[in-house]
Amino acid sequence: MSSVSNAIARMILEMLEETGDAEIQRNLMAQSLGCVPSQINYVIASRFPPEQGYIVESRRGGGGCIRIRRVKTDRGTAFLALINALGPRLDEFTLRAHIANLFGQDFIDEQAAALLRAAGCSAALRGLSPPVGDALRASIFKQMLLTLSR
Amino acid sequence: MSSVSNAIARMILEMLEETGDAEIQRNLMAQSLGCVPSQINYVIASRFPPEQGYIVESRRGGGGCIRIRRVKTDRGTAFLALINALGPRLDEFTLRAHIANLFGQDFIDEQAAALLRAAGCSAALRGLSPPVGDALRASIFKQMLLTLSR
DNA sequence: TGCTCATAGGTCAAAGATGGTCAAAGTTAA
DNA sequence: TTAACTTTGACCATCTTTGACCTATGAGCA
Repeated sequence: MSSVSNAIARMILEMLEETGDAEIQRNLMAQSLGCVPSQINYVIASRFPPEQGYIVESRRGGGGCIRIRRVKTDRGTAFLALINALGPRLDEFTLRAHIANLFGQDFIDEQAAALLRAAGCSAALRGLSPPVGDALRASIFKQMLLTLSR
Repeated sequence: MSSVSNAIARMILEMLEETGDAEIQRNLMAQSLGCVPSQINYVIASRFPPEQGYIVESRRGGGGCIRIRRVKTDRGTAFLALINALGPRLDEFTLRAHIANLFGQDFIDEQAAALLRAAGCSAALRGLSPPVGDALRASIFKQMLLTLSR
């Protein structure tokens, strides 16, 4: 039951625990473990997904590397819950109430609140009939919440 | 993760932080780092581009040199200037370019960039004909920029 | 003053070095 | 047996390094 993938995952987890982030060179790691380089990608994709709060960045070319971090977030679940609770339409008043709520619970800072309000304000969505505007406001808000959840 | 290019970039950044501008002699620097002179140009082009606010001047011939500076524009002014420069319509690709520019010049942080992208992404504005979607994207972006300028 | 040349820096494309994707083949667990 | 998970490898995208060739500037000399 000790597959190569498990070994890779363990190595990454150890690095994460030690220093808070794991920076690896794909080819080197693959060589030292005797597997193909793309298996590293497989492990990262299957065991360190963004849904679990992992952030993966990489650089190609000479001196390239892969960096894995983890961001702690219970906020993420709150955002996702709100997205699911939202209907297909959203008026500006209700939007502002949601934003105030998120701000009050410290899930977003002042700037994020201001941006969310600006994107959904009537001035930004001017010229649309109420039903269309409300649908779009809901759509935009959800998209932005999704971004914040990651 | 320690390529020659990284070393060059680090040297230039240090000089910038110390004195506000970096003045280098291409051949000398290349020799001291054991690389070809044109690699200096590569690093300058790829890591100190004008989109990120860097100004590069040079003089050839005897006593020639390369000088790199960074211009600091006032945030508020930059946002207002961009709002004025924007037309009535904005496609998603151009939007992303603008956001990348703002981020590159440190006018917005990663979260603000993500929110701006989310609000203007095609998923958020789905179901609209291209001209209407582009108009709305421009409108929303301007409204958010206005918020950021305050 | 005009040449001429040595001394800088500039450009660009090819070669090299990494990492990314995806689908097929192999394994394992229910 | 089947569905999910692993392992591989061929091919792709991006970043870095190198080198041949080009252009601009300053200094010295006729």
